[in-house]
Amino acid sequence: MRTLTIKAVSERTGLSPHVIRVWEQRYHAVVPERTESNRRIYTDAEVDRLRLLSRATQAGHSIGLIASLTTGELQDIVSQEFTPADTLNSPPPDSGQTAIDSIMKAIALLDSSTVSSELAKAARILGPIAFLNEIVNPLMQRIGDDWHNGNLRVAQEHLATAAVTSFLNGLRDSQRTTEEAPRIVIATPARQLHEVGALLAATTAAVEGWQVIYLGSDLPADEIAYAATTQNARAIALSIAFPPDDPHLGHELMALRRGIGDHLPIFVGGNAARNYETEINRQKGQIIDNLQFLSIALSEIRTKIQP
Amino acid sequence: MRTLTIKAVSERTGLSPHVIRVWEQRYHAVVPERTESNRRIYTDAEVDRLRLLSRATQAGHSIGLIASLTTGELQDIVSQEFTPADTLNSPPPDSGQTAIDSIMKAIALLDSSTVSSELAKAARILGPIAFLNEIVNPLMQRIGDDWHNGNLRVAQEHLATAAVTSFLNGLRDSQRTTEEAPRIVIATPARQLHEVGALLAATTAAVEGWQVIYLGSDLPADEIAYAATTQNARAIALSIAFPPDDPHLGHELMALRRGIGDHLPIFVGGNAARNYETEINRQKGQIIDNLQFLSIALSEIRTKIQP
DNA sequence: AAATACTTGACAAACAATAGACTGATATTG
DNA sequence: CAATATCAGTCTATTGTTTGTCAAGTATTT
Repeated sequence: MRTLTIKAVSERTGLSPHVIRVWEQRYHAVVPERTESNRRIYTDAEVDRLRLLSRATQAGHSIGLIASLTTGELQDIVSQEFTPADTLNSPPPDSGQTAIDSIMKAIALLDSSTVSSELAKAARILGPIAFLNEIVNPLMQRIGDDWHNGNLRVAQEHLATAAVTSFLNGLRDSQRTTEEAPRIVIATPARQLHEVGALLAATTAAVEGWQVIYLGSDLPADEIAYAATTQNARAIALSIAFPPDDPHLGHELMALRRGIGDHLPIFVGGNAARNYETEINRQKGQIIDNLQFLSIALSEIRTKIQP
Repeated sequence: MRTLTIKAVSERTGLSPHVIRVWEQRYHAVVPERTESNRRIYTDAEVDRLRLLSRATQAGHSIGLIASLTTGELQDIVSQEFTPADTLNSPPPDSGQTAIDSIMKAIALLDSSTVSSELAKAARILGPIAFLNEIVNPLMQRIGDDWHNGNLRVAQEHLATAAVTSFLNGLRDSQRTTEEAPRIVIATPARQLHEVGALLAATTAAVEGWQVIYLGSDLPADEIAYAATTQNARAIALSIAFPPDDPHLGHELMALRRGIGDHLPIFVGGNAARNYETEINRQKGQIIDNLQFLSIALSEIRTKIQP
């Protein structure tokens, strides 16, 4: 992995290519190797260092002073400023075990700090999108299954949910968006209490660069509509997880559609979404079986509107 | 790490750069090092000292008299000023009020990113303990009031709760604890769905250096007991916020006490805690009216056990 | 041909430093 | 009681520094 161009590094660090070059020229912050034709090529370690520098400067440390510090010292600074959850002493890598297995083990032991640090590690390694799809989603599935089978105590399920919720909140908040980014309202309809699905959708949308207006769980349709219209949202996403047969849900969807006009797309995901297929179709909602579909749908809307 | 600029210090302390300089010039309150080009650069310790000075002057101490005190003496002053008795009598000074006002404004606009950034700013200026007492607690109170009065829409209340929840989760996770720190189990009893109180307690405990085993809301007593006993917890904290007359709660408390033995302290806080005073007393629980009382109670346990 | 990169030099905005004056409170004192 | 002194914070003016951005011209990649 020593083939990253400056553009890729820029996208990964949030720094403009300009700034990356100037930091190199003025402070020797990161001095990458060059190709024969003199182009900069970066390693992952260098990207990490730039990310640390970027964060530290955002926290008010001046670049001219910190550029010469070692990467370890930078890590100290950044972990003091930001949530140290992702820089905590990483416990033994558990060779051979998958991330999910070791998370499940930590859940069984009610060891929430290991749960968070394992999540952070996985997120770091996989990047946010793969992390959501390959770790969080299957993990929540497995927790649900184990809970139904009686393999997991309520306390363990609660702790796991709390830890994952907290981590997803942090991940979502750490995504940076611009003022002009399109907005999406995300919630769980009235009587829907399980919010992890909505949180997954919120994080996905944030990763895609949307401004997320996250309203949590159990929200009446007219409130969702109010948020969407006043905020000029370009999309709405709902998560329906648990009761597979709520007779009110059709009415809620209808009220929502009535409140937002004909053209605002409504995405519906969650384990129980397929149970309400007819109601959703009637309101021109779109069922999302998979977070990747949400990503795709969102980026389509974005390119359609901003050509 | 000696790299903070005066602006960053200003943001962290709430003092204007002007004041910081003038305090240095006139009283040598904090004398930072300089760069080669004569710019001030601060350490975290100096920031802490300035924060203490700021709090002490807000409490009415004259800067000219306290500027020469040691940091330890300042700490004594500040912790004396902000004892529970004091904060009960005098509502939060306008330092907190303006922050709360601007947060409420952002909530009205459904602008969650401003809500989070204002929370972050306040937390940096006040430090975690004062932040919880003077911002988060009154803020949630006010949100609750406004919601009851109909001044706040459900969507706004939900968004605010989601933003605060997310922020508290992050704040809690960012507290460092050691492996040997005592553990506390925090949850909301069965049928208690509002978890903000529990989250406040969790954050407070984490700030006090405890290892928090946070189980979220709506947890049966035997599950709480299971977590407490298997994890060797030194305390349990419960939050009871909403139904002021749940007939089951007495049974839950009894089951909890039975499950954990006679000596493990149970703290009960939240808006509705006083409604269950007799049941709580019967199970040798202790009612906590105020986060500061929780801080005090926790540190007493700690010193008792580890002399 | 279009997109991406590289270097150099220049520039402007934001940020800091200093000195000194000003304002509005609170004491102090004749 | 009024005049004065002190204290604490604010403001201005001026100079200097830091930092991100831009432009122009050239080279490389796709």
